[in-house]
Amino acid sequence: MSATKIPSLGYALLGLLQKPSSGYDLRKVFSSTSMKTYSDSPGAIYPALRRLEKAGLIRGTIEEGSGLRRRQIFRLSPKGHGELKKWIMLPITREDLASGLKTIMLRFAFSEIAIGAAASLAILKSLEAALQPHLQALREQLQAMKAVAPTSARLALECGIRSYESLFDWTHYSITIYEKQMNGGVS
Amino acid sequence: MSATKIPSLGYALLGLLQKPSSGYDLRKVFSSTSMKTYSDSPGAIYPALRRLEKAGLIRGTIEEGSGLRRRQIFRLSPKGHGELKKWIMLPITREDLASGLKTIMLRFAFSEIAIGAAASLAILKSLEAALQPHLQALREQLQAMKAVAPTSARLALECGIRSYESLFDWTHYSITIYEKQMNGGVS
DNA sequence: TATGACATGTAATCTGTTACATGATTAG
DNA sequence: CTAATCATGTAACAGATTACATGTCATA
Repeated sequence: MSATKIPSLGYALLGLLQKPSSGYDLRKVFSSTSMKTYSDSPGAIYPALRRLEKAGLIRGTIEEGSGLRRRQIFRLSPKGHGELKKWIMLPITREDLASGLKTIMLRFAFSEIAIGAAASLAILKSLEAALQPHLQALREQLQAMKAVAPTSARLALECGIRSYESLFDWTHYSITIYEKQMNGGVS
Repeated sequence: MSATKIPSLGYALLGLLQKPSSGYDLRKVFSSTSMKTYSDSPGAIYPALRRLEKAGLIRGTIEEGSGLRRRQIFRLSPKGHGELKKWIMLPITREDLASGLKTIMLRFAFSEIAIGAAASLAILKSLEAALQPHLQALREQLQAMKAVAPTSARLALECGIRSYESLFDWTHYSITIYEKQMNGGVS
């Protein structure tokens, strides 16, 4: 019954909790990086942490350090670590692509620490495979639109296409880096 | 008191309703294009339409065409058109950028029909201005991260940077197109 | 006349946003 | 001692997802 669906904020928290942190620490990470998109408001984070704890994915322990303020440090449980790994290793589908890169990039960013470089490489290859038909479809949409739509709508679509093309390039660049690193036999 | 906040799905609907449509038509547009991200589920769209109607931004009229099925066609009211224009012309801030390009691109895509080519050009220039400090900040984040973070996290950030760079290029490309078009004096 | 696509909706549930509340600790 | 910051929360509300419900029309 690990089938309790976890929203993306939950996974973001699980990923960050690979390094034990308090709710406050997590909020700071969110608000100081480009992870702001996952909400840095206490009204989202604290309830989410409690849900994860109830689901047995994390454990919170109150820090007893002498003169410190009350601070609850959360850690991943083995189950939580398993859930995180499962999520990271999901194959990348075209729906994933259509609903934005945020989630994909989050999974990739966490992959190396959570599992290892081989998993990161696998994500890149899965992404590369999903990208080709997606780009194809977008280009066809552009052709179909060309006669009908106003310039701005057409350009907006072109922007999307360019951004996926740049993603495609990045994928190759990153694959190269990982393959070098692994042939070099580092770690 | 037009201060009722409208969620992005609401604006997407307003923009599409520049061409009168039924709820079902709108759903089809959502599910057949890259606008899926704004939810194509009836449980989101129909309540949203009712909210917009209650706010006086759209008007629904039941189509009386002879043998047709019941179909309610929605149209923008003058107030709705004004609200749409106001939203499109908002200056683009760095927060807009940080929370994703979806909204920005939606505004741009609608701009030409809702207001005109001059408005589209204005958005592009506003976007260009917002992009430069944003890119700067991301590059600094990358430098700061270089020593500390694992390869995958660093590459994920690089991916973001590349995508904003490609957006920057697209901005120039699009500005050129609009300037040519307007000098050429095409309506 | 039964099936499937058209067209519209509702109800339960979950999550996030907003705004406020609480108390402990440190700096001036 | 007072203000600011640290650290954690709560309550009210809006909105989305999911899954189901309803009825119409065309076609086989």
